[in-house]
Amino acid sequence: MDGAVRKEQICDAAKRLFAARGYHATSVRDIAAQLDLQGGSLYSHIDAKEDLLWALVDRAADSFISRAAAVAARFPDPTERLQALVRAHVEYMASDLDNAVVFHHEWRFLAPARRLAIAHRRHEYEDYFRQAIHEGVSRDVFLPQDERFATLLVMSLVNWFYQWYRPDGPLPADAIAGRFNELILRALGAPAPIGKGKSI
Amino acid sequence: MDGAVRKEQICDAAKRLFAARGYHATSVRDIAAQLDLQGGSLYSHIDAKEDLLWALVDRAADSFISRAAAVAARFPDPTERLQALVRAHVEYMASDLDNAVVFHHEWRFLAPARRLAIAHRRHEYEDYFRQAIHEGVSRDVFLPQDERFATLLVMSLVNWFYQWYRPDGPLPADAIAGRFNELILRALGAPAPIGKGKSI
DNA sequence: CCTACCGATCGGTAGG
DNA sequence: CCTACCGATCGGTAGG
Repeated sequence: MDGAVRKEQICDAAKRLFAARGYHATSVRDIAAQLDLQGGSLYSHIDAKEDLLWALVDRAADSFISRAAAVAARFPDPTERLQALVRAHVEYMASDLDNAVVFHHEWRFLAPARRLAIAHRRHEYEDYFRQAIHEGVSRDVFLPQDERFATLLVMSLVNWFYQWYRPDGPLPADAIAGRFNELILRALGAPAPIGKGKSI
Repeated sequence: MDGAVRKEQICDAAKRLFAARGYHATSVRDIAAQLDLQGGSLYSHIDAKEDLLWALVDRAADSFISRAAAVAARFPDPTERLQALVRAHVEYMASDLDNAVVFHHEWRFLAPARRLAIAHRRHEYEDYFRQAIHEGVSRDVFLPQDERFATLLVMSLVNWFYQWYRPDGPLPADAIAGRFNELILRALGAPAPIGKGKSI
């Protein structure tokens, strides 16, 4: 079996356990047991337990940012861009909920340098939302009473998603994103996209 | 020194450390050290480390629910009630941010029976918000496209608060609650409370 | 409330 | 990848 494949299996097991129990309540032996290995055997594939957490958090940050960058490049219109950002966020979270949970809950257990790097990436990611909202305000398509709180509303809505979303729930992720966008556009004082046909 | 006082000091130390590092990354010796005690000495005041977590989470749940009950009793009008619920939530979180952080981040490390009890209390608490919104919809003062998502928006906004709020930030908690309420009423399709003077 | 300790488990390593 | 182990630390207890 390929070494890279094995490493991916280890990351997957760590992801499940970190999401379910948290980083500190998961031992390397717990992770190894998921692959029918002894605890020490993991260390032919990894250097430290924290590297597994880093791999997961780093990957989530990459996914969020690269999707946002693609959306920003594709949609010049602020309304369409904001809606697509929300949709991309929700759909990524839904597609890899465990990774999203680890990203939001466990990143603070990274060593300081890595924690700082994630804080910066998180800020960079939020900038895509801030920027879309700011442009909408500049063009008078969004009329929030407070631009900063408008951004906070959007981030609260999409970030809290992982707390209640269940894959076997009644609504698929894209329908949830649609509902989110209706609420967001209303809160922003934008015309609701009723009768516009399928939204982005 | 009174035993109850000492126990409160232990809870306070646990609260700070659980909020900063998380439950599993905090040892009983860490807590004891905050009070210049030896690790074992804590056990003249407590029976188990988990009891400290329970005390904090239980107290937060009580605070949320008792404040919501008082608000519900005081404000029959759904709009006023919803605004007051938001305000009470934000002000409690701001007044004891560490406890709010422990409540949201660490409750899942409780043993199953206690975890279940908290899940029920959480649901009971959200019912105050759901009910206020439902009554507003019944009376046509709220016109959301989806009542369930309207509630989700409110809960997302107020629950995510602890993630970014800093006591030394530019806005006091009651001003933040005011901004939240403006956004919420807009998202609900209610008339914005502009020119109504001080809101609740 | 301290000293001294319990058995269990932790992340990680050596040697094969 | 396993066996066997390292020192450190965990939550908790006994006895004073």
